[in-house]
Amino acid sequence: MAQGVTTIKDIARQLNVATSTVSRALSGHRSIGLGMRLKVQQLAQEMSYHPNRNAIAFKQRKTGIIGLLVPNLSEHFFSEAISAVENQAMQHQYQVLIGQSHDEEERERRIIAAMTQQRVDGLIVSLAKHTLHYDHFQVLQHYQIPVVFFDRVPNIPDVHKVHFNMESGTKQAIRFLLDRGHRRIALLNGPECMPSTVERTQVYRDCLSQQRIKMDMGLVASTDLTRATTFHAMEMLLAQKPRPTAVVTINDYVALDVIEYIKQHGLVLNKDLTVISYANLPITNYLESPPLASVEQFPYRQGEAAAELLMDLVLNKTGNPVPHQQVMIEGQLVVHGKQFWL
Amino acid sequence: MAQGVTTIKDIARQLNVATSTVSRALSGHRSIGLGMRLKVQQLAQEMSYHPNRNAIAFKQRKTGIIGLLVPNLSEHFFSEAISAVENQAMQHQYQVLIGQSHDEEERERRIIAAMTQQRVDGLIVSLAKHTLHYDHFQVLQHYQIPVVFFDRVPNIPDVHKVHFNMESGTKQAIRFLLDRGHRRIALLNGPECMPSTVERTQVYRDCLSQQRIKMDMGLVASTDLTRATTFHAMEMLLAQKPRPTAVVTINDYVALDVIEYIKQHGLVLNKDLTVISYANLPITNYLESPPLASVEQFPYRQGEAAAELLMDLVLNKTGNPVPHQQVMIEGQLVVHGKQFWL
DNA sequence: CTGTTAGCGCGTTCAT
DNA sequence: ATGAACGCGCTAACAG
Repeated sequence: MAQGVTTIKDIARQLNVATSTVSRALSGHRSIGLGMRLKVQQLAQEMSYHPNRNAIAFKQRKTGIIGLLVPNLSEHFFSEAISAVENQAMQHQYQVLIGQSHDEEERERRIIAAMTQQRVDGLIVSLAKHTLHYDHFQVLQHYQIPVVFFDRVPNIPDVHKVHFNMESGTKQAIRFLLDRGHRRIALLNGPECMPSTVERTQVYRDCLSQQRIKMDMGLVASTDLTRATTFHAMEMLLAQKPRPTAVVTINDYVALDVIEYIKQHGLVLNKDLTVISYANLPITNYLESPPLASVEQFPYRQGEAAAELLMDLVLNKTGNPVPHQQVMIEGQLVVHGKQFWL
Repeated sequence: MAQGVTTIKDIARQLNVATSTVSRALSGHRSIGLGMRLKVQQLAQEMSYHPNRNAIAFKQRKTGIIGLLVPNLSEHFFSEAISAVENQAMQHQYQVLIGQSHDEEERERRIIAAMTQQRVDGLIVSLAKHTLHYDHFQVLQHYQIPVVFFDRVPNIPDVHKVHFNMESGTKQAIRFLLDRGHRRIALLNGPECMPSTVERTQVYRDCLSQQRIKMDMGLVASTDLTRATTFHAMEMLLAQKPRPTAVVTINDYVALDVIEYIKQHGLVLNKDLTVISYANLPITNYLESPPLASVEQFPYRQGEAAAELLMDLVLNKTGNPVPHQQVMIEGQLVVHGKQFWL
């Protein structure tokens, strides 16, 4: 027993029975006598037998593993989602293999290849921020590995996806500002290659035109989420005449940079310039200078929904192809505590 | 090609060679002719062949996977560490399987069993907060799966562990307070079953006695990290005569609760009661009411060190047993921005 | 340089 | 109610 790890063969030999008997006894096959079943189970326990799931996976062509590919494991938004995915997977006796692309397409490609070779039963993906071509996802189709995109989803049809409802979320933010009298509302958006960026601008445009406000493209800027480009964009936005009185930023990280910029330039936050962002940090309640409000995006729910959908696909025993699903998670505008300037 | 997934057998058949030739050609075995190698590699590409790592793992008894078990995937401290582990693993062509115990010993047990059955090549573990018995780790030894404990480590010898240097970290905090004249310093510690709790108290005691200050056990309290018990502990601490002028809390979550308690009771933070904590949130720089200082614990470095150590063990080809390592990560006291009351 | 063969651990026929 | 035999995809002897 010390020369290696216990297998059903070892148990069979000890008991002078066939391996198939052991196999059946362990999996509770009804054709095995009670006495035999008990003997086998007890010996298995004693020899601390743990079935080799690897061998089983190999034979059954089911690994019991799903993959999870996100840009960055340490970002709060994603780590919440990951937690949800793990919880959901565990309920189905599944395990989760992780990978982070660091927003590099090349790394994304390598991880997808690795997941494929590992033969994961399914994959949840949030795209790298500049991913434009989806050809590296072809392999997954070839290997019949179902994919659920989540949060950062591709703008192509015929894929399963779970994402934030940009339309209702953005409407809440813009209308909130309009209701408070703002007419010069700036939009500090993300990289233009991201579908969500395009949609955010679209909704912004619609909200304004509904109020018969003509859209000023000088009030729309992009950042690649780095501080430098955010500062640059702010410079541009604040140079517009008349100056915007509010700005909607793509996320909390950018909002923090914007707030920093505002302070550096002697402006008063939420008085001279009101800031609203899309929440992806857990901190807004404790901030010294928070945005006036944030659109909560419920990362846990998103991860949960993605995992539920994926598990449905993975466990789908009918073999019938499942129509492509698109789940939208509703955002919710949260107004933060201290509102000195209202 | 549509009836399934490409295997070396398919490639071999197409080329009228043996599977072993294909296998060798693909793995760059030198005994294969250049022409053959190229032909094989090209065809593999065309058939979008991806080696079945599952089958390889099965044969080689090496999965190329390491497990990572932490209490909670979404806590900032752990998600930083996870990111480090994934980065480190990827450099070695390894993948990471995750599990969260939610601080429940039973769940911890189940995940360890699952990891064992998956035959991970190694495991990084941060213990559930009340785990006292380590018998569920025995299996790993039986299966020769190396384990590196990290952050929440067991207080037994003969294990590999990476953790924060409690002694130097705590000394920095206490001495900082002593230097500023505090003599009634409270300690709001964690559950007493955690080794780090015991050590923290020990260091606290030593620092005080070095200054010839007699230790008052009324100034030491425990919390199980929930708000309720934290409040309860605070009540007790503030009832002491004379009242403490400073409190060292086990982490930022508890510190936030303490700060909340202070406000509710009409005290002025860092004036009536100075708060220092051990950092595990990324937010202290942005807080409206931050602790006066935090002992930074560098979760990324801890995860990195744990992964490096584990990879050493996993890749250790000598077969010689490696002596048990204990890596300590030095903390660093960080004093926060606004210090009105100094 | 390349082919043949065996076997990793397991579930699953097909026998008995 | 149990046993014998097979094969999943791949690598590694061993043979030429």
